[in-house]
Amino acid sequence: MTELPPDLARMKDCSQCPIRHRAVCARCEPDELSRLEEIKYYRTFEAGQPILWAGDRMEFVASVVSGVAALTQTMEDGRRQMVGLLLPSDFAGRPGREIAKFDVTAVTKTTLCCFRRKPFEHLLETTPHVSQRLLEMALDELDAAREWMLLLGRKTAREKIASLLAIIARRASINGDTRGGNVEIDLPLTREAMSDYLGLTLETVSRQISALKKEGVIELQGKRRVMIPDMRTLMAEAGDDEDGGALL
Amino acid sequence: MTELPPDLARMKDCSQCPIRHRAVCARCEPDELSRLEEIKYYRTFEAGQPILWAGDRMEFVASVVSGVAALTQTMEDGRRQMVGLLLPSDFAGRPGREIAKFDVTAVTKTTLCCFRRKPFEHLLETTPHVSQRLLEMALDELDAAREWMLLLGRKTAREKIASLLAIIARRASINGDTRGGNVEIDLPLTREAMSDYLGLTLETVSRQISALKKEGVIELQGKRRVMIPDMRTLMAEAGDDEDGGALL
DNA sequence: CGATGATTTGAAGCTCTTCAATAAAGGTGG
DNA sequence: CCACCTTTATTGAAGAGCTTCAAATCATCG
Repeated sequence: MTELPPDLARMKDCSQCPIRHRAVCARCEPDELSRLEEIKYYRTFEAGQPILWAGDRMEFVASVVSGVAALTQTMEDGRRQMVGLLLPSDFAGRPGREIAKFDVTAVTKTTLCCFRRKPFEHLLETTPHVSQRLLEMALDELDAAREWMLLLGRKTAREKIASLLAIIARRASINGDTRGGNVEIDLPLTREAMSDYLGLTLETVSRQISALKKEGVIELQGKRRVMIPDMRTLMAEAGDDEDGGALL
Repeated sequence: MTELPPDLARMKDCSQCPIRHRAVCARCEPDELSRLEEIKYYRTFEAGQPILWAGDRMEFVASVVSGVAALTQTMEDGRRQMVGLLLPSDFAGRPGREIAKFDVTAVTKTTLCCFRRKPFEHLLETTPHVSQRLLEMALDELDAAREWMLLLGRKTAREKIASLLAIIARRASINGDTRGGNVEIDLPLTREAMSDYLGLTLETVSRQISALKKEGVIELQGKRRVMIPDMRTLMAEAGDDEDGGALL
């Protein structure tokens, strides 16, 4: 269930943490960090492992340190929709909530920086830097959710795929910048996870990826590595009006 | 553009406000309220009027006092998706953002309690009760957005309609409780607005409403008033596993 | 090398959309 | 108050896009 990688010991010290400046702790002063350090612990989940089921009691909230996790919702008959994709520095869990509302699953091997929920909630009330940062992150997520709603409600299968590739390219491209040509990304998601994200079947996902490949919009190296010769072409296929939502 | 109803003068005093205990000011102490009163002003918009266009400079954030407003996103070719439905006490606008990211439109005649943005942002940093409440509201909206994503991505047209009716019944039914039978609601939305909400065409909305009527799941009195003989039947049609998301 | 899981591809079917026409509801001015 | 016009809603028929079911291919791992 919980295997600590050998190098986690080093990370007791928040100042060495790779997500120190983007996570919920981003704005903390040294003394606030040390209060966080008191209630934190690391957990690692293998790809495919459940982190939390909807209905479970939530003992902790957490920051994703590395890896990718998914928030999903499942209907009685098995239809499934991803409703959150958690990348490093993203926050999981809702302060003030006892019972989880969504399933959380490790998509790739994932390490979480967990905070015991009750002490964290107390901390929210006493250290404004944490609650301010959490508000900011919640509003960012809300924006992302609204873009996602446009995708789910109005985009074609092809546009959905192009949008997802663009989103992943922007957040997780191998060389950070997504401006020029030759962006390369490692898809952290299986075809099935992509279909859960996009509200499609995995067959449709596969067909549309094949179509984009055939037309030269993307190139594949293996099933999971995607090369994007021209980001602008991909963005056009995504149907977004702006240059990638880079506006503030 | 902005006509003040005759009774707005009375509402200078926040303590008389109908949304006093649910809006962003819910947790404020009297002294905090008076700080809000200094930066607030009311504006009223007629049904159909734009409140803000995406790309506009945001001069204010606001609470919806009465009426219904919609957040929408539009693609170049005109495809449109609603991404937020703002009912009384809901908050509009994002502190920290200069430029609006979504269109905001009055669906019915709507009165807003506006706060000049810059002073409001300052207030957020200095009065924890406002920022705590705003965080709570943002997290609630995020939950709602995630339910909405399941609807958009995975539900059938029929389930979408039933879900929307159930959502409106829960939040705006004429007699507050949605337990027993004979819940009655006034649809604040046109068929077109419903289609924008649901990611459908307005024809499909109309057909599915007709179908639900024919099968006795709902009854219509005029086009806009809906009677729900048995809430449980409607919930079952909505495809939700729980009894209406009443869980915390 | 066989086995398991992931992915691709094919063919048929169904849901929802599109285009078109009709009907009902609201609003306005005579 | 009613004829007229505009907006909103309903209904029909044909077609497109995505899903479903099925089978084949590829990849990975013991």
